[in-house]
Amino acid sequence: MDTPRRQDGRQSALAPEYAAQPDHIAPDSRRRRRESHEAVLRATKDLLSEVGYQRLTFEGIARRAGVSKATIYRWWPNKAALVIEALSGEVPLPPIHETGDLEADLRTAVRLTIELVSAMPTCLILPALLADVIEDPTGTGAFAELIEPRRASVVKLLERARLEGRLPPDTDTSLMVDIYSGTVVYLAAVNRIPPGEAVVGQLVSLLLHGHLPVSKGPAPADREESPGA
Amino acid sequence: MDTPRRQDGRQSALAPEYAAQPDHIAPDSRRRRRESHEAVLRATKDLLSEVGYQRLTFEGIARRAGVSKATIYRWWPNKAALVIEALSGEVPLPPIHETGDLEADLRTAVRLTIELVSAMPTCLILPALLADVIEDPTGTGAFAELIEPRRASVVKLLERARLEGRLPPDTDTSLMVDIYSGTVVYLAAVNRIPPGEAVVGQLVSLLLHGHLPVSKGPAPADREESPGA
DNA sequence: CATACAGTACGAAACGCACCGTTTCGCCAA
DNA sequence: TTGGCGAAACGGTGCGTTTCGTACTGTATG
Repeated sequence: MDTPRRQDGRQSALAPEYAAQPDHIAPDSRRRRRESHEAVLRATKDLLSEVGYQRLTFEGIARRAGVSKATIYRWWPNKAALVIEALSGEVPLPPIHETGDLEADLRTAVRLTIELVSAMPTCLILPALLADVIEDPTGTGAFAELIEPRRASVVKLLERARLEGRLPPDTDTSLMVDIYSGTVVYLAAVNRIPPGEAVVGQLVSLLLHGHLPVSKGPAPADREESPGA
Repeated sequence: MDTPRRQDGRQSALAPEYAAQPDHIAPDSRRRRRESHEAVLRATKDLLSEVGYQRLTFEGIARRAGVSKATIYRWWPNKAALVIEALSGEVPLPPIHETGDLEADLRTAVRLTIELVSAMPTCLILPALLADVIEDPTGTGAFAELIEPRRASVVKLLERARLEGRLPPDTDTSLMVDIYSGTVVYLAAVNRIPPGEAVVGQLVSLLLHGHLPVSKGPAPADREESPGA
């Protein structure tokens, strides 16, 4: 507009970032896409925490980012894909570095899931996002790209434990992950607040020891009431 | 329209139905609401299975039901409330009649949850519905009315078992319900198909015996692949 | 080395369409 | 008389697409 952006050295500064993106159409298709790309992701993240997923709008993002609506449509097929890209940049989540202590590692995994679920505004975005992805399978791949790495790393961890005899040999490690993931997502959605440390302990206890005691200790404000209430 | 419904005896026939509804404005407020009410619920259910929750629209329902849009807005505050009412009529679900066999009863409970989840078209409606309810707490009450009775009856069942020593005395029975509910909802959403009998067995096995074996037997086409895939 | 020429992403703006949620207006039955 | 009803229209918002002129790019050319 009034402050025309400089154009020297842009190319080299942005190149690596483009390479890290889940190419929607092409890695850095043809030419540059300059800072519009960042502005869109930035606006998406901001608006996501301001108005939530449902009220998030391409038009709103375009306005906020100071970008043409057409530009957004050019690079992202739909809202879900855009949000997933924004989210995956937001939650760095290195692969779990195992301590060898199965219980501690699993606890970490559960915490990471909780962190992912609560990464954004209220924890309500995941059901909405999930619903969108389900409806339009176009985004399924991107969604998988977001959760699958985490999933896989935990399954690997559990599989190793199983093969080493630290878990019963016939354990369904894959379902283990689904159980704590599903529970975490469900509790977060229904209680409108992600589960706390107590639930982490309870889930791990159930999965590893088959024991599901009520949360002992000071009860950190989670699970006071059940979903329906 | 061309086949005007009879109206004799309607009042008495419908009265109990109204009483069972989560009065949005009033049970059978002031005057009658006649068959428009049924037509709307009918159209809602039909369209729900045809186009799913997201593409379900007040205008579409009005068209299909041969009813004025204003009439729908008069009686239901939003889409979620309407869908919840339509759903709760659809899944009769008597309270579980206990057999005394805890394992069998819990198995039944899990199956009922699966049935609820798959009651409608593809199993995708629950995340979308959940997201809507979360966003607009207006419908929270109605939603609770849909799931809470089931939840409560299972908790009661589990509590009885716990007090009778058939479960460890410190068991968190409430979380037990959340765990299988969450897992079922999550698997259904992510796999795009409700879990099958194998998962029922696995969940019950985990919750009651602390044992989570891979599904034995012919493996009825569920859980072949994991969510992310 | 400088200049001209595609090629193409970009912003702005507008398009028709669908649905939103509300309001107005007769009509008709209680 | 009252009030729910269907029909129809309201302004508003977002969709997804298209058109346009501009700005910048990499490459070809003098």
